[in-house]
Amino acid sequence: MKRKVTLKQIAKELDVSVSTVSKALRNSKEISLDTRSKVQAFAKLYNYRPNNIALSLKNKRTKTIGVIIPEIVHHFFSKVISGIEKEANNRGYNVIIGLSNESFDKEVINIEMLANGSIDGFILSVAKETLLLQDYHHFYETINQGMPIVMFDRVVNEIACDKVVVDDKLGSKKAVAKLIESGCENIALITTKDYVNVGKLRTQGYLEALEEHKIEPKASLIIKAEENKDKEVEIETLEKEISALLEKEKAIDGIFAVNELYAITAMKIAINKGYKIPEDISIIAFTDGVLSKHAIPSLSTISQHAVEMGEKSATMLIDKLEELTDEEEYQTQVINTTLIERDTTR
Amino acid sequence: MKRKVTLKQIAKELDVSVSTVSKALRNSKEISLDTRSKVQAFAKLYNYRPNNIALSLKNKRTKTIGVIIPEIVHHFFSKVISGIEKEANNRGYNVIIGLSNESFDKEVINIEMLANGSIDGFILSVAKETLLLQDYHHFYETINQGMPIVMFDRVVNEIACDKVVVDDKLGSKKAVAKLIESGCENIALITTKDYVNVGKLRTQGYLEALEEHKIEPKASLIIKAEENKDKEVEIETLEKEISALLEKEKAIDGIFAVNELYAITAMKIAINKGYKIPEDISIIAFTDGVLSKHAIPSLSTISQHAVEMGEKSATMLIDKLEELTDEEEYQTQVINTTLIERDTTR
DNA sequence: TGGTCTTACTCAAACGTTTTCGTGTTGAAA
DNA sequence: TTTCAACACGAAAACGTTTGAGTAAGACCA
Repeated sequence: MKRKVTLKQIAKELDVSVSTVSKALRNSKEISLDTRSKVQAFAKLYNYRPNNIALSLKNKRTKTIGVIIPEIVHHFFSKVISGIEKEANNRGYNVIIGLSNESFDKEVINIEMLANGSIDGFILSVAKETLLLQDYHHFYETINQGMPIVMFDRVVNEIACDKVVVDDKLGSKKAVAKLIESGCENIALITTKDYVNVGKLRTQGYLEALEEHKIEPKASLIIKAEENKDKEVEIETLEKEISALLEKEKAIDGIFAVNELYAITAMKIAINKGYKIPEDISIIAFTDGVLSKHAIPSLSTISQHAVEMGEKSATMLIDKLEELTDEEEYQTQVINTTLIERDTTR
Repeated sequence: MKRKVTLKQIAKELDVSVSTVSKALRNSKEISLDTRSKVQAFAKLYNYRPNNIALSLKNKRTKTIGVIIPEIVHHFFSKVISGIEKEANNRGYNVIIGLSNESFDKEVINIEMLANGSIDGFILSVAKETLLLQDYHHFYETINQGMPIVMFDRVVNEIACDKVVVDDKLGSKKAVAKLIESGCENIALITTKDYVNVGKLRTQGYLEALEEHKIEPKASLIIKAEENKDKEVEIETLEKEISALLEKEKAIDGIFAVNELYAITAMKIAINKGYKIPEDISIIAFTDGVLSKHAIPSLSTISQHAVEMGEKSATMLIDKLEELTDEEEYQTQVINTTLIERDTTR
């Protein structure tokens, strides 16, 4: 087992100084051609690679970015990561991942763990618990230490940093408009409680679309699902609510759900009750993932372009790190949504 | 903006030496109680945290592990990562991610990028292209430099390192046995070409199960799908093959597919052709993911316990790093599979 | 008074780099 | 012969930390 070779070892072996070796390897004209080629040959032979840690310490930059997300077993987040990774790699950066599991404490710990020199900046999506507690001290501290943050999707408006978001309201509006234009008149909405920001915005989009088409919104057509750590329980509860809704509101001919799973759940129940999709009821979901694509029938969705979000986030962060953008100037990039028409719409 | 405070700054401020500060913070009895409390108070006030990079350089360990996987937008891999992350975090390690995108070159680049001091060891699942080329020099070099590797799922047998695998053969056998025992007599197999190791093993399990139940395997019931970078194309081609198969082999009453997507595809076609699931045809898929769980009807699957794989991999790697296990001794852990019966089996 | 012990510190090296500033040796121009 | 630039290299500092060795001052004992 041959351990990694260092400048010092090469220097000793070739009977020159460390500085000479370093300069020779960087092809400095300070060093004679003769020595240069000797050193380079030796380095190649022993497969010399500069030690990243030493470089990081010297340069005060790690060329690594930290990503903190609520969960990774999640189509949207893993797509965002793949976008981040792609852009980061292109620009010579590594990506280090921390999972908050939607927990405030884990988010804080992860940030503190990484903020002590391990990384140059953060890309993150805020945990639900943090949004609920509204305790953002860890973000402020990080930014105060001069470490840039880019927030994506779940952002905190009051924090001064770069942000990448999707236009949730407009996306929902597009979806509901599509339903209306294809003939739906009684459109149910399956959303989350209002404290989840994206749920709230998507609900607003729904309402605006109705308004623009002169349709009176009916509170009885709206289900606000209670989120639960235990997804099984959450979905079971929701199933009962949807079932009751379909029993009571026979006129429903369209459903807009704020995520795939809610949409699939609704579709399952509707099919069980004998409705034909999309003839009797059309369905659109926010968030495009594997579930929608491969459901039977396949779900029409609003795509959030997660990969693009990741790429944009990485671009913004790295631009800031490399001082290509003004340090004190923060932007919010809005990523477009796209309606993907599949088999649950007419 | 107050930058991170260092030992040197504290020392200067308090007019003592750097070593005194360092020792005071670690509560060394070498330092007077008086000085200790003064230093500690100051450090707390200025929120001093030791610089990880400097520590890494000094200690020659980064407390970070590198994970290289073929893709991240993939239920199985993201679950494994969540397992790795959980265990790693519990033991004070960070996780840095590299994606190979199934490409040999990207795998090599990622490994080289991380092997130069950024991490203490690797957990990885080999890219398909690497398996095809059978070029493993990058693994050998890494191991040779004294950096431990744990391979999971897609492993290379000839390389001496720790491994974590699922018993693909046994898992398939369980699935096919279940189909036979519930009355299926003509079971189709949808698998991949043999060069994909897991595809091959799962095919073997299918054959063994048939043999043990005295059923003559028929080559005409087996589809070996050609993998394609473009999943759309791959699935379209497969659809045609499955369609043709169902037309030709009317007796088929069971289908075993080596992954979710193949199973879902087969189910879609069967339903379209008017078969009732599971009454006319039972279906089981290898790999348990969201698709299976939320398909309509929900798919019976063989679960691979991905989170457990991740945890085990991390445990093995960290144990080796912390010299809790013999450096020269390598184990292969086999993770059990479980049959999850849902609505596509009787 | 001289010696030893304890206390409470400081020094310096080390981890692996890069880079600035010196410095000794040539060779050539004046 | 002197002067000076060019050349080729080395020494040392710096990044932030830890730690063994060294040291000054005072206390204690004989």
